[in-house]
Amino acid sequence: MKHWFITVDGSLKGRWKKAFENVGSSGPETVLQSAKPNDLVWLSTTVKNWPQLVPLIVAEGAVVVVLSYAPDDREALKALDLGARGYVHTLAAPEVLKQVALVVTNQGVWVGQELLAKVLGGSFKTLQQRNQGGSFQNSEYLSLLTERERGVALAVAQGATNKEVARLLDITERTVKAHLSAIFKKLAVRDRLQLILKLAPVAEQMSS
Amino acid sequence: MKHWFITVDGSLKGRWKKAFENVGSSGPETVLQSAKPNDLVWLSTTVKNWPQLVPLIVAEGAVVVVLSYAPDDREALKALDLGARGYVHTLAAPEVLKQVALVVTNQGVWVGQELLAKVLGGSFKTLQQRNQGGSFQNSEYLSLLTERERGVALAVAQGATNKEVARLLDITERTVKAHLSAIFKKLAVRDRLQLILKLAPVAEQMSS
DNA sequence: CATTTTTTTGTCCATCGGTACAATACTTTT
DNA sequence: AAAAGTATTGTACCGATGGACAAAAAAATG
Repeated sequence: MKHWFITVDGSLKGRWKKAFENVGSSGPETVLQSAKPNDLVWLSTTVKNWPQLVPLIVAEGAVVVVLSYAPDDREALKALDLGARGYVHTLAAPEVLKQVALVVTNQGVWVGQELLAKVLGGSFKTLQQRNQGGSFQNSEYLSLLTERERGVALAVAQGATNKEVARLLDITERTVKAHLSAIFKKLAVRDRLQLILKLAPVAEQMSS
Repeated sequence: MKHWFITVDGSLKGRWKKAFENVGSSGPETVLQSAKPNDLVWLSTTVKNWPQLVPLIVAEGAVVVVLSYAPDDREALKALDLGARGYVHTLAAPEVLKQVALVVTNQGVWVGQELLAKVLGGSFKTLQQRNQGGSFQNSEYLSLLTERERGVALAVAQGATNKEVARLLDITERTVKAHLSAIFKKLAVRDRLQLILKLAPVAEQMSS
């Protein structure tokens, strides 16, 4: 596994050499071509088009951690949403960087503790309120379905594939299709896309 | 370091033995007495009083990961809020379990990327709405796209098929696919289903 | 116990969706 | 003028999707 380092300020490379062995610093183009799956790419927000770069690098199979001199909630969210697995201060200590690398290369997600604490402290209530708020407009649709069908419908409304639903409910893919056919008929929709749109508000509340 | 495993369904123990060496399955009381600092306790939500157990186990110095058959935002936040360091599907593959263990025992938090992004987005939206007008969150996604891509994305967000989009924009189906591939890459989604979910609020605004 | 509903699974097949290779023409930027 | 980005279309391939026939076991209802 190799570390890549994209920034406009080469002076930072020294910090990374202290923390890691295989450090390859260079421009975005080089990294995009050279980065292999499971490599770790550290991308600075001082690079102007970093939002475009993240999905591209992720598409190569590499893991992306976004670096910022001025950590910001909005920016962190954006980074994670685009596929980054971490968001950390550019000048974080080498020990921290090692920790981040360990976590993100193992499918984990790294965000600052302040952000996490803020989220845990603040959003729990708002999520709950949301869930109680509007979950009745669509219950009329869901009430048309059987217990099992409801489970399938909600899973599909999250964007899950038949295979994923099958794994989740521990049934065969064929059975998922059977339930789906029944659901389509009952709710008078032609496919899973229309189903999502019909249940969209519900899906937004649940999500997983 | 030892793994502890609390559930009401003993049939799952086999899964854990595949993933880990030192597995100690048993009742809550035994674990509470036997668990040592830095041990890892896997706690299933099928245990009726799991919310009460989490703080108690954490107080012993052990790391807690909560297992759920039906992952859910509220439940995940509740678990983390009570002191759990991870929240994962009960039937996750052994490799995943190993990674979860690695992350949480290294001061990391495991919640899954999509969930985290969604949670952050949820709390963030409410914070932002005070300062700014409405949902610029999605126009921000759309601003990453070109003019033509935006048109395709919005059409697909209505649930249109490729053929329908082609008719609508008077281009071939092949071209629609080309634009879609670009869209998927830029917005870091795997297919049109996830795209719909990402642009759902926008679609809602348009149809209303 | 008989009937109905629900849940489950099977094979076959046509269509859709998405990617992997392309290539060409037009526009914008440098 | 050269380079880069955008829009367009082509063929081929493969996995996902949904319907058309099924059938059978389990659960609920009478």
